[in-house]
Amino acid sequence: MDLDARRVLLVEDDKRLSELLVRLLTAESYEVVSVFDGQAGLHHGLTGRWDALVIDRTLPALEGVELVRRLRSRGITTPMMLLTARGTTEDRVEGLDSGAEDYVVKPFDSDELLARLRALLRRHTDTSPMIDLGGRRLDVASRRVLSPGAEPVELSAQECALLRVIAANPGRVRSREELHRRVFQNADSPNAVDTYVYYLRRKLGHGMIRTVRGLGYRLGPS
Amino acid sequence: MDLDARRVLLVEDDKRLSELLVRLLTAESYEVVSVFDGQAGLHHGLTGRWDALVIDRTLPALEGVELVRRLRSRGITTPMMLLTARGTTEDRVEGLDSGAEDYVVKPFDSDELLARLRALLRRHTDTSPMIDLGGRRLDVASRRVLSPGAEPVELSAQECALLRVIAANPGRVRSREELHRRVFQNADSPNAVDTYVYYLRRKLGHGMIRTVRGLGYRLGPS
DNA sequence: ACCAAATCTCAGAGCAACCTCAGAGCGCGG
DNA sequence: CCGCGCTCTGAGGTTGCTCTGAGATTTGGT
Repeated sequence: MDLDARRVLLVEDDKRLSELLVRLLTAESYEVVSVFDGQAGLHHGLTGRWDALVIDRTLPALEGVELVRRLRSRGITTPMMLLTARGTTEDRVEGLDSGAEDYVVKPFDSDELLARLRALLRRHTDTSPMIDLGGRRLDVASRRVLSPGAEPVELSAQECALLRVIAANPGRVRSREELHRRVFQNADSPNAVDTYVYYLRRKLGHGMIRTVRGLGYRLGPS
Repeated sequence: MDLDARRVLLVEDDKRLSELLVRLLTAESYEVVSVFDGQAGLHHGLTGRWDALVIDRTLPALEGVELVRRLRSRGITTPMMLLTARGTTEDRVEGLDSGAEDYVVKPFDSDELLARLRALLRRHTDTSPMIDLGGRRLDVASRRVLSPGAEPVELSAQECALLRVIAANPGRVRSREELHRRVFQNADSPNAVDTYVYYLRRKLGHGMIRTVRGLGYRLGPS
């Protein structure tokens, strides 16, 4: 399997159309995962790592527009494309206002869809938010830490959120209380911060996050 | 009007909530100026003198998160607090990543908001950015001594506290008794001061703290 | 030079802060 | 229903900080 492949999440309940799209995208050497309802789309969108989402507008369990809205409201910045049978101006406006980058009306031309997808990916990678970690970079959108000449490291949602806060101001010490309040608001145990620092260190090595005893953590080493 | 009052800029478009907050803050003897959209917030934030900003997240003219971001990008370091109806982890992370110090979810408890505001102001004013050591600098917040062209030296809590007192007035001699009283309150042995001077010299070299026999210690060669 | 007082040096006990990790709970997909 | 990954909990084990005390070294006075 191509490690460099673009990962596309397809949310489409029409099995025939879904299969067609999977074949089309796979032939263009995208790596496609296909789910069939809005809830599954929400879960994968929140937890998986994606370069783009292709979402049908009419879906069981959770509407396409609503799915886009919820993903956006949870901070997901991955580019999303809506597919729809309806094509009125109002539909388009509503679809795009929900946060989708593009809007394709069925029946669509395969080449056009592929072109739009390429445009989406191109636009996005230009503006992909990267946080500097001193030598390495945190790609918040795909929740990966990229090191020159090494495999990317994938982070869970909480790991990423914690690292984001710590990395926001390199050198500044963040107290456990602050980190807990910002990232683990609905956790009871203040130990959650410690545990996730431990997870991050296990994945990224011990030089990345340094402890300042009695105060908190900061981004190392400098 | 109290000249010592803390000046707070409130940016909140909901007139009822705004008035409530103004009353709440004024009762705590803050000096409050209230504006009702993001553009006005931007203007006042850039031109006025403030001890803290309290900003609603959903605002006409300019979003709260974007307002924070723009103020930060123009070099405004005043502590800022975001108010929001939404409360997911991703929201919080986004809000705080924009540069806000704290994030309060509506509906909020008045006392909690006041407590957080106090914490904000305390933190900000306590953060004495850097103490001059004559060539080097002591960063109290991260407990490090920074030297031009050298690795930072990390200090323990007591080491930092001791150096802070000695460095407060360069050249002035501090007696063991004073240092012991201010830093080693609950230590029985008066030797603790000597020991920590020894630790500091071991980390920072012997030129930094000088002994004045019979009197105490003072900073630097001078 | 010699002595006594002041100061320095450092090993180690005690302890709180911190790290580590197994596992329970949960939501989801197979 | 089971397995899987993510999240959070709680219980040790470990580390590093703090302070003590005692011997070594320096200082200033005679």
